[in-house]
Amino acid sequence: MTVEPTEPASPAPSDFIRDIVAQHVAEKRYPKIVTRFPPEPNGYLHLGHAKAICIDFGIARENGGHCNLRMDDTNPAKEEVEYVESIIADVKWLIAGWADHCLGFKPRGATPAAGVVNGQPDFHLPPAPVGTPDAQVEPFFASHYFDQLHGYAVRLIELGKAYVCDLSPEETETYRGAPDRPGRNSPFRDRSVAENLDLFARMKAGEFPDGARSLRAKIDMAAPNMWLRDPLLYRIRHTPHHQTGDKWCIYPLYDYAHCLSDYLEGVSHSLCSLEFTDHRPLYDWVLESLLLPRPLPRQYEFSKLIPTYMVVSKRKLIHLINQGIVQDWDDPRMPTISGNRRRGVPASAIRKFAIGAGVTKFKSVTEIEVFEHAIRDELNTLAVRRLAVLDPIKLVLTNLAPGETLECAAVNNPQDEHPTTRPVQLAREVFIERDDFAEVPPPKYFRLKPGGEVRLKYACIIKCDEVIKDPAGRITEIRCTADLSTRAGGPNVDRKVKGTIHWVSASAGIDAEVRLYDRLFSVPEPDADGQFLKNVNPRSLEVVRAKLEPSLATAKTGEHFQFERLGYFVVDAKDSAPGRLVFNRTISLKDTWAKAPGTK
RNA sequence: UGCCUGAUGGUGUAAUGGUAGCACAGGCGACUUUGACUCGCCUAGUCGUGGUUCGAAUCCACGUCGGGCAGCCA
Repeated sequence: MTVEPTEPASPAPSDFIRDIVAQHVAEKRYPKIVTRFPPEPNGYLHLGHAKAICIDFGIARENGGHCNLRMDDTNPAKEEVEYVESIIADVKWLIAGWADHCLGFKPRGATPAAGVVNGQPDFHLPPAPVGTPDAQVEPFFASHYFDQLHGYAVRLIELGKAYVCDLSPEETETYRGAPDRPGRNSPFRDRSVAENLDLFARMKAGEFPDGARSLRAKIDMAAPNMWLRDPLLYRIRHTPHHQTGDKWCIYPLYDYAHCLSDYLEGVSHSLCSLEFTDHRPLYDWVLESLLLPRPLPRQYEFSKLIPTYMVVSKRKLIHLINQGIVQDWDDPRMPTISGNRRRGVPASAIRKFAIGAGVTKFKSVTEIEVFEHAIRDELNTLAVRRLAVLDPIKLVLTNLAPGETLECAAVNNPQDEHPTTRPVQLAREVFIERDDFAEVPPPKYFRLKPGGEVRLKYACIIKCDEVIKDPAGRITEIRCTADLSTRAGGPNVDRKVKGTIHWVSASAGIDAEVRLYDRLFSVPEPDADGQFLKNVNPRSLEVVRAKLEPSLATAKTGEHFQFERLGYFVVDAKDSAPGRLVFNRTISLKDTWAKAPGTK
């Protein structure tokens, strides 16, 4: 087994699919373990896809195989190039440093090559070698196999296993019967091979309008499995395709295209979610009917990842965008990969969450707390600490002279094996968090109160002498005395006080917009009643003007910060600019105080 | 009254005939220049009834309950 050095601690997962793969490896059933991740480019990838990606790529990397990224683009009416591009970017980002060496891309423009295997004609399209320059490769596309797929359809007709049907969509539905009632044979079921060939050629030539005819598999209209009741293989759609342009007006359906795409690419294990279980007999029927010479891929199903407090169906996500509830697919509140990236969630946290959810066939919901824990856990290691005040209130140290500054050493990340420090300047006037002062403190309040003491983090202990208010009674200034003997290196540095609070120099601190994101929905299962829009959290975004320590002026996109005692933050990749900084809160720190009775 | 599929603490998941474990959540405590992190302790589970067996979460039977399937979507 190959273990990626970037994640040495992750134990090798074990589950029913990996057990099957291990057995196939042991019996050398396939020349190589090949999986595939086959999204339809009709929306952005989300956390549900992340689980599939982790399984598909995970199993490939554990077995020295690869995983093909394939666009399942057989329905031109719903698909767009924008989605193709976002999918590529999101997959690359999610697997970077973990399984990028297993990412299967094909040579740009390549289509399955004809060959002969075991004396039989065959087509095969392996991936380009790892490390081929980006400009020379591209994902796999089902649409790049349309010629081969068409050829296989002709063969099916010749074998008497497919026929052209003239029934309308409505009639087809009626003829299909119901789950507990057998269907009826189409009156066109027994056409001759010659007539089917002719009609199929004319379908391809564009002689018939959309829906006028279809190509159907000849299986069994009385099958208890609905998907075996002569399912459609091809439908007529006079619609241009984002990859093939105007070349085709007949397009294959998923059940026909998917299994053959797997075969053409040499996929060994085709892993998908539970709703395709009923389709598996059809997947096998198509491949077995064609008498193909190479080992056939097999499909295995697992349950989807459904986190609480989210909706993940593309339809619902599009609705959130169209209703203006979120800005776009990459809004930091979206469960999309790109939304999570923009929010500051590291790819490693998404992987940890997705892998930790496990692989079973039990339909489950995973509590969002598991995801949040994974995010905090990763960020605790990755993020450098900085001081920032989100809701500033002025605090004056009356025993410091105006203009006087005292340099303090602030730790960058206490989790590092050898933590480094940076200087921060304590001044007579600083900002502290409004929450960190209480004129009438609740029980067990450790922070600043009249006559009380706290430590200013990395600086010294201060004592509150006076509270200044405006005529309306609102606190405008807190006046304190600093005990300089408690600074680092001072004689009383070890003096303990219960509370430590963060601060930013009033004169040196910089301004920034900070976007405080929270869960998009306020209930665990937003769409339980089909009314997810009603369950949107009205406070999923709060924008504040914050004061930051000066070193943050050069913060770069992609850097993770912990604003001490507050949470984890990143520079917003879209709206931030030098001098006009915008930070996104990825997630708050755990706050056991907030849960204490009598607070907030 | 069809077919497929499943059921282990609140949630997710392990144990593949031999001590029901782990994680998250929750509770209590320790530590703390982050009420964070970390550490310790605690709460809490095999859907039911039979059967096989020295021994069953695991194998068998019958139930119960849940999820999926009738797109020319994927």
